[in-house]
Amino acid sequence: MAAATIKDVAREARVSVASVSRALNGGGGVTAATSARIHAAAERLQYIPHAAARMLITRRTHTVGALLPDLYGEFFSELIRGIDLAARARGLHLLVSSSHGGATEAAAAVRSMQGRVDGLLILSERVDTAFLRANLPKALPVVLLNSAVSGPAFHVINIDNHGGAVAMVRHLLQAGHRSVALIAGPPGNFDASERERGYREAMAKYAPRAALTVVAGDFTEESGYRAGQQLLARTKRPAAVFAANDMMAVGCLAAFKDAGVQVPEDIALAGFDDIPITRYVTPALTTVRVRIADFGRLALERLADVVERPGQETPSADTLGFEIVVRDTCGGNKPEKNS
Amino acid sequence: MAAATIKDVAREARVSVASVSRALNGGGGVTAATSARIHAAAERLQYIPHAAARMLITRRTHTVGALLPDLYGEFFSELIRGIDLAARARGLHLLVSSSHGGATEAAAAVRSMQGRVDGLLILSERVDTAFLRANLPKALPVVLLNSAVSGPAFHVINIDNHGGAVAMVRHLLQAGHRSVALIAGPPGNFDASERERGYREAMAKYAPRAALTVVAGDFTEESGYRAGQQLLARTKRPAAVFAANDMMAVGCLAAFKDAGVQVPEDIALAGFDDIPITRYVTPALTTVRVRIADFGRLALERLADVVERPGQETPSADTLGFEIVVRDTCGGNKPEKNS
DNA sequence: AGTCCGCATGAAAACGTTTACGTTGGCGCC
DNA sequence: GGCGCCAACGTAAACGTTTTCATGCGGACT
Repeated sequence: MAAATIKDVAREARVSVASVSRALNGGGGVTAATSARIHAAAERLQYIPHAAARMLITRRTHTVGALLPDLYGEFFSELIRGIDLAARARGLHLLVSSSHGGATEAAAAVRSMQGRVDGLLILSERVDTAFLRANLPKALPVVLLNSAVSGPAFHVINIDNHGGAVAMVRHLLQAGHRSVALIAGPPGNFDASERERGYREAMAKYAPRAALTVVAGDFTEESGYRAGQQLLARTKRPAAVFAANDMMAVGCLAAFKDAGVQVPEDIALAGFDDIPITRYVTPALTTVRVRIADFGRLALERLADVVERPGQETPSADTLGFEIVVRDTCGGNKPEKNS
Repeated sequence: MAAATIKDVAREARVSVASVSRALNGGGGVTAATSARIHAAAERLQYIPHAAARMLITRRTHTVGALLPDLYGEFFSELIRGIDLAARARGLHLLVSSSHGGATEAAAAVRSMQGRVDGLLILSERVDTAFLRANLPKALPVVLLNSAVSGPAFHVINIDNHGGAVAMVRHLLQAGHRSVALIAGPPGNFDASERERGYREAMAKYAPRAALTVVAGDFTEESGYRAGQQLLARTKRPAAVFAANDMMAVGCLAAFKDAGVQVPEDIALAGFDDIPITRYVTPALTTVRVRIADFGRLALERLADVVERPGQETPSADTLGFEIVVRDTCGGNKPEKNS
């Protein structure tokens, strides 16, 4: 037996399909008696409305899509967790789609989500204003995460990369470290460049005569390890190292350990993100905490708002707060807050 | 302007909608010339077929759903990553739904996925045969992950909990440790009980006179920490500890460290799962590796197979292989393999 | 040269809903 | 007691596809 349709319920309850729809969807216009009869019939037949049919006529899918670059690593798993939590709280389904290498692939992903979602959460480096205009039906609500796109055209939610970097560098300097080196993120990456900007700004402000040291990295643990080796090879070792993300800091820590360099006695170290791993390495890593799950939750809630009253509100750009969490890889002890 | 429909394309190309459908879906029966004209028109109008309409008539959604208990922790993030990878490779969309506390909630989740998915991946303790029969339209393909449900009614893919536990306990014993204690998982949990069964069996076989020591845990880090304390408080400390999962092993390690007990010199330790964190704790954790991402990939591929030819194949029960990965928390050095 | 066949194309039904609109009936009011 | 009104309910259109079936046409075969 195929799944029961609304017609079956109507026949069973001896009413028309319209009444069934009304009774089940709550909008009045049905006697309590008939409504009860209809509900009973629906129950008996195990009736479940066909989602596709409803989408077609309603133009609402009750689903949001999330376009992510990759699902690897704790950052994204936390992010998606936050999104999922908020989505369920709102009664929305979540369609995920990850790993969009090139722009072509991303475009295909966007297109294939067409009509399956009420809105889109996008976190991707490849995506700029031009891309969005070209591939998005402009009616589709979108919220951009951590995106360089700033114009008033789209909703954007960013991590406070700049502020976090400034605060961390300042913290390291105030803890007594003379010089701070940066392990940078991948060139072209928005978060990476913002963090580097923060580093440079903080150095200029709080340690104007100290030398700037920047070694390359790409957010991976391996690149952090290599960067650590490079830093040790220098004639003048920095007193402290600020890695643009935690994974690189972890790699760097391993390089120091392998070289017999003590952290934090010989050299201080700090990261960015506060992924769970930071608590488990020894010594535990000082880092900039961004509440990743909250980040996802916030993004979804903004998107849901936009979906509910379309086009009303003017695009907003929010920035998420951060916290400096002091653990064991740096000298100081002074926790600092900012939101 | 609303999104272009197939009718718009038909008008633009001066053909009927039927021809447009044929040309775009490849089914043949269209002249090369008209097909080109249609494609050109579609391109010009930025035509994207409406997913819901297509689902309605086709009864295929090209989407699979994943029901997970929670998205927290590295196990699930790896799992979902594997699923997503395989789904994209197959051209399928992925609808995730997590955290189904009670059976009622799980039932609601299943029902709400009705008609939005072609098949379901389910990983949940609450779900047993009766539940499935009651809430699933029996036409819907399902693959159960790590489920106690064994009957020939459903497809099941399991981690080799039992085999992994046996191998690890054997390894610890053969490395020279006289006694092995177990930190158990939550009562009622399938994985936990299978691992415990493996522990008991291996102890009976390879160390028949050694005492069995089992302390309670619930798979969380905190419970591992408490279990570690309990073990140290005993008059007879075990020579080695086998935690039923990695997070508890990590917690236990912290308890030992806080008590000044050296690992592995004073006591050996091993976990289960091989989540990424195990590599970063010091000393690095010996554990049973299950390739979680592969687990997800495998599950999705089996589901996709079932979806493609419905009802044909008889339900299968697969078991995923494992590896003992020897790191620094146990004495021995002998890597061991099994698949 | 007439018939038939195959192929490109079009018309229309179907999928399962929601919803605008029309119809019925009962009831109050004058 | 007739008139109109409102609430309850039914009818049918619409959403955008795919697919079956009918139609026409040209060419090959007899």
